[in-house]
Amino acid sequence: MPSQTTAASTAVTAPGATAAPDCADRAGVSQPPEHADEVTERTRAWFALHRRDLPWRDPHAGAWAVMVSEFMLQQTPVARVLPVYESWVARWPEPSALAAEEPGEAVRAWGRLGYPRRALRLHAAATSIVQRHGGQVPDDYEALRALPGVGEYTAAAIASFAFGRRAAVLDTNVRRVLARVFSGVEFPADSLTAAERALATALLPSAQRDAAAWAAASMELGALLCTAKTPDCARCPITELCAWHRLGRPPHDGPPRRGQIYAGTDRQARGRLLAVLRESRSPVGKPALDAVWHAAEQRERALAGLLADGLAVELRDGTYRLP
DNA sequence: GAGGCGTGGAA
DNA sequence: TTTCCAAGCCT
Repeated sequence: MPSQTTAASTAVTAPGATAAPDCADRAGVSQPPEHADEVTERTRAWFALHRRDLPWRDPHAGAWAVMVSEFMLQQTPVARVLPVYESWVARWPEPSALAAEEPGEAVRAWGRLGYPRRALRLHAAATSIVQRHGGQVPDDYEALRALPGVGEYTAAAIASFAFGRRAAVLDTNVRRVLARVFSGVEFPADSLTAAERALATALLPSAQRDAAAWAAASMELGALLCTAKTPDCARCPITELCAWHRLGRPPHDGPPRRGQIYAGTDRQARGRLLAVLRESRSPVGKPALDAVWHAAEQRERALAGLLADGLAVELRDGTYRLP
């Protein structure tokens, strides 16, 4: 997102608003903004009619399946996640099955989803679940948050989607929706602010069931209609309640976000090297790695990075393989 | 808190 | 073709 320091800070937050439980005593309790109930109710009604039938939303999918999907969906589009998700949960239907494998198997099964450290973290999380939670995905936010690879968003998402808990689920979609509806700006700030947490908490319906439905619905609204580039306001259930729409959809006015380059970067080099390891069942020699990236200095830096991250290991004979 | 970390589809 | 980016996390 482009930087926008005032994005959600202008949100309707009552005196001493906030949300995060850990600072509630300092900031007080926020009141929901005008039309909060209408926003959440209309969005939930729309969701009931238009929700995508994704496999991890199957009531029988289970918490582990939800957790796997959330890891895979971090920065990766649904369409690319689907096939990998299916084979993953079929092969490892519960945390203990994955934990019993070498971490390299997780990296291999991750395929080309990108950010392969997520595969390593999911494996580590499964191991932790076996060791500390009896093999069952924990059902409370704090325990989830303590797992490797589970940050604020993912912990709230699992708590809400898998266990129906009342949690403020603030992903990039929800943040964009809230920025537009309540702050009248096109995009939220670069990073999650206290004001956004306060707003999201104030919006949370009091009934657990409604809160969980709102979490899923607001994400879906951002993913399907209130998109970053071409929002479909004509089909949006809350256009009349949307500050950004009312203002004529003013474009983001902050400094433009620097587009991330990829070609020629260390990231691409790492990707090339790891692909060689992933696709080989046996350890590979240095020449095989040298062959896929010409620039020697960068190649060595990338390899060192993979080793440091635990995505690759060097054997005594100087060959390399997945961990 | 800014920056690093993959990938491939869509506009 | 180039640009932009898609349900973040960690240091």
